[in-house]
Amino acid sequence: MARKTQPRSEATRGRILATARKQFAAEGYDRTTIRSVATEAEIDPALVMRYFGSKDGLFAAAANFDLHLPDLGSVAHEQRGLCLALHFAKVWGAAANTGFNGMAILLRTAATNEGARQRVLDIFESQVRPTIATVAPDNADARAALVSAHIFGFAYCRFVVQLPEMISLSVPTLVAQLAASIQRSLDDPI
Amino acid sequence: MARKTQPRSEATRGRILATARKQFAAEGYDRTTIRSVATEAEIDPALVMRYFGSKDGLFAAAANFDLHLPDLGSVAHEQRGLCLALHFAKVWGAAANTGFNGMAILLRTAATNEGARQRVLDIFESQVRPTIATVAPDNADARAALVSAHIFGFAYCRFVVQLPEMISLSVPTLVAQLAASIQRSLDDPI
DNA sequence: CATATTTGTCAACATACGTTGACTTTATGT
DNA sequence: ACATAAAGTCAACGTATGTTGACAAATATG
Repeated sequence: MARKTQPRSEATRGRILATARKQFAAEGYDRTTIRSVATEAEIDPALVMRYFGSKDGLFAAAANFDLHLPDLGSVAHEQRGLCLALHFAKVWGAAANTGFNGMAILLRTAATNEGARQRVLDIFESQVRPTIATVAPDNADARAALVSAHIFGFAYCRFVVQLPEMISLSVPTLVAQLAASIQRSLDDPI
Repeated sequence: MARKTQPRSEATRGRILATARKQFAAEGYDRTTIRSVATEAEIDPALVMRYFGSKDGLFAAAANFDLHLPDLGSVAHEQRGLCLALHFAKVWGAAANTGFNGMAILLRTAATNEGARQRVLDIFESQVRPTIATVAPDNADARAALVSAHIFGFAYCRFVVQLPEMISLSVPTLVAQLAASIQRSLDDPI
């Protein structure tokens, strides 16, 4: 028979995962420790091991999410850059409220952890490249890489370096600039 | 009286510094250890302390370099994006030979180390912003941040993620794409 | 109520790190 | 050749980390 409510452990597991995501995004892989997560989640370090097996297991769970990229096939050619820019602006805005910033997790951890880097490569192959391929006139692989570079560059300056000049850009300005860069990478001859 | 040759210590110090730069660029701050640098440089860990005081001192020396940005004032308006793109393509190409990739050091260490992040902010303020300010029609600060985002984005995909689709771009293609992105950020209304 | 399962805690392990101070070797100056 | 300073080595410290296994508390089940 099915359970009426989730087992108590699910709440704890969720709290550990949320704390881990917060710390991975803010501190990267090495400086996020099983102990620091356990302390902030107010449980014992051994519990983290029980729920996620190892630190790598915890990271795998923390980095397992979807970009939810929009379907560009149903968007007018000249609006696709804007569509992608709006999408990321929305996600990044939500991150400020929910405390879950997947992009920051990837940027920070991929810089020093091989598994995290592979995760980024995997996300590119399985999510970014197919999305761009459906609408790229040619050189789909190269265009997907160029679009990724734009998104990573903006995110790196905002979330990692926290460049004041980038953070203080208004959302419409950021969207317009990112959209124009992406659109050019989709349209221009290569 | 002046020395005829450098003291022996300068050779050792240089070898330590070169090894540290290589490891900081490849592994980031935390995974580059005094011991790993000492092992690769074939000396004792205590010597690193003697020459650089601490790990932070070693990093400060490793991250102390100049971008050697070109003077954009003497470049035609519509060639400035290309000029910057060519400059970074040259530097990055040289990095493959000399083993010193300052951009990779900054990208990897700033992701997890506060001192490194401050170093990036400092380089932006003292080198990037003034260079852009001399030629930006308006919104110089914002344009400098946008140009930085382009450069960081390309570099992050190439050196950190090592995205095959980005690495396999021909140098002329990479230059053309980076140049177009930068030029647009310099010219377009904000 | 008694028992079994789930959930959580505690103490310890092996290992790796930055750093230190005493020591030894090598080169220099007279 | 001998004293002195520079260059390099060695062993140890305190601390932090991932991980483990034994144990205690809480909850569900008969």
